[in-house]
Amino acid sequence: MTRRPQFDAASLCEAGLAVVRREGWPAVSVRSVADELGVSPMALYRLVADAGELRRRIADAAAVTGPQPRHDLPLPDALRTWAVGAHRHLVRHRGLASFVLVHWTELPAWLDVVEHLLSVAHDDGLDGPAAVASVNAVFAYVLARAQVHDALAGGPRRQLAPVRAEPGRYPHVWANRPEFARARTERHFLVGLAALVAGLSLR
Amino acid sequence: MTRRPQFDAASLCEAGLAVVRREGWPAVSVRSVADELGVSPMALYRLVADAGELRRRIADAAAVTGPQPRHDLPLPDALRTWAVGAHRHLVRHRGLASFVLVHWTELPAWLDVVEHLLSVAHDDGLDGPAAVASVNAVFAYVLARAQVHDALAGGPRRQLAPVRAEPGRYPHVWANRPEFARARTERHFLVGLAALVAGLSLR
DNA sequence: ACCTGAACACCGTTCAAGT
DNA sequence: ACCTGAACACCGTTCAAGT
Repeated sequence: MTRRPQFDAASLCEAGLAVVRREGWPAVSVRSVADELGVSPMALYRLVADAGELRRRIADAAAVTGPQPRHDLPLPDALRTWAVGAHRHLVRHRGLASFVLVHWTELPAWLDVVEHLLSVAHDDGLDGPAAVASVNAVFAYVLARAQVHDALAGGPRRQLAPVRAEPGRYPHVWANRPEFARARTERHFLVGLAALVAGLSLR
Repeated sequence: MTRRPQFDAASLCEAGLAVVRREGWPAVSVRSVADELGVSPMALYRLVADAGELRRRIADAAAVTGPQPRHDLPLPDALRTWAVGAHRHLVRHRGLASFVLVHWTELPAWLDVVEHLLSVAHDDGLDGPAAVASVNAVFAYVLARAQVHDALAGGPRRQLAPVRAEPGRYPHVWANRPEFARARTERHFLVGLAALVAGLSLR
């Protein structure tokens, strides 16, 4: 009497990503994903060794549904285009960027992204340490800005609370406080991205 | 019979930072900090409302012991010098960067750092959106690279495990694998930092 | 005023049992 | 082969009690 499994690796990741989109990355746990699948927590251990592997599988699945670097553009454009798309994709999965930046060296699909970025650099005549330095800088920058965006997700209620409580201590932040609103982070992301890519002096 | 407290806010933060340096940021909990102080977990609730506030207080204390932006340098040099010092300080507190990048808008001492960076920009003739964009970009970049450094702390054992398991899937990463070693991250951090600051075209 | 200890709702995980 | 349920060691937190 061998029943077929109620769920496979793909539905496990789907369930996990559903939890992320609805409640954010910190809500991902063995129990919450099991609930999403409608099984008991222990059933997940058929496919993963522990909670860490569960999280890695879900974070990796997010890379598969995200944008891949394009090979039909010159390196600076390929970097910028991927960066904008990846940023958009990451902020749809609140809190994910924080996990990915710490664990990308263990995540196959995120390593695919790095591989493709290096490949574009290679096709463009850039190689070795310079290529790795450039790709790593853009990769880290994108993940970092997604985290900042996540940080501003709490709404203006408790945002910059210390500054609103004590404006005199932070005169420049206070004077520029509209610039720290969440709506401006996309623009600042693009300004910094343009600066970074330009500064890398590719071609 | 009013005893004086066994510990104050300063010793609470000291104990917390001791835990971070010894075991890393994820080890910080109400119970681990209470153990470090030699009191029961509930004793901490005299000074903090909950575990979130405890973590914010400890993360904030780390900014106080770290470098402050210098006002005696031109803006590009001030940014670079602060970035290098902050990066060094962050990697001594494994895992801290990840928390700070998500919570800096609620951390008074980290907001002081942003305030000082904006102040240097102002003294240098840069102001408004351009100043905020530049400061935020450098801030996010430094925190991101510290996280990457933290990510490589596990030793080469499980580093890039998917690449070592399947080299043919990642030809460019494989060919450049020495560049992904932890020892190279400091150099790549500096390359990206120089590019970012140069690209911001300050002055 | 300050601290402790028991208790409860979570979490990850082991293990024995069920089909 | 696949899944469940009880149980245990954690964590944050409430509450009543102790000095």
